[in-house]
Amino acid sequence: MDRIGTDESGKGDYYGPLVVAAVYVGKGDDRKLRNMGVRDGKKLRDDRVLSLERKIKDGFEHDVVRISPGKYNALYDKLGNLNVMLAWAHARAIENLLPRVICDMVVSDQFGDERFLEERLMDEGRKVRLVQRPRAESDLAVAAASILARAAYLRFLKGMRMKYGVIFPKGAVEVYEAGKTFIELYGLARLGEVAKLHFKTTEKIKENLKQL
DNA sequence: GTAGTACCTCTGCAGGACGC
DNA sequence: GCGTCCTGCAGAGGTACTAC
Repeated sequence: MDRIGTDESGKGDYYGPLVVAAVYVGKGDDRKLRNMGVRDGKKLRDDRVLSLERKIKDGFEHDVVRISPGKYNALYDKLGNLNVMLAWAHARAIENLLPRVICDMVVSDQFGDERFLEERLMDEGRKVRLVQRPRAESDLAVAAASILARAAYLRFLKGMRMKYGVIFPKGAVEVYEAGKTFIELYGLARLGEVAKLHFKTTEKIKENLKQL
């Protein structure tokens, strides 16, 4: 069955962007994806993710929405809710992809209330059937999207490392040292350029600085 | 307010497959 | 047989939302 799969990356990471990807998978494409070795991007090593990214981009219609940390913090202040922001980003990726494909079904991960995304799409006049479910990565269309999102996240993180000369760890553990280094180099006011400020991690980094 | 459940990330460990 | 790689699972860190 043809469908669009969507997934996000960077949601649980303190540093770096939030990325949402959408991939269109047509009838009979599942076998192609399976043969390529596509599965949940979270379960693949970084180098494998980057090699699969090229194959997916070459073989399938897709769209990737990147929300930089600065834009992320501004949107979070405005929307006040991570799930609303996620819905906005998923809808954006779907909207960008729909003009290029003929498809009325979208499969995505469960995040909050599915009405968030449905309402966003209806606002744009899109008539698609939305299927939101836990562990949606078991669907190959969602798995392909998770790989594109993950690859875009990794590239963005690499770009930040080149720009600021600081190695930003993934996840939300062991991020304090990088935060301390960044603030020493660029100041606390610019932390929002590289990190998601609403994480409790921000307060912990500030507390660590006070103790020094 | 708290517990449960959904998502994300990471590391570490164990078991199987594969090549030398 | 041994070393390497892949895969799956568990646990710990983060987030939000819902139900009680």
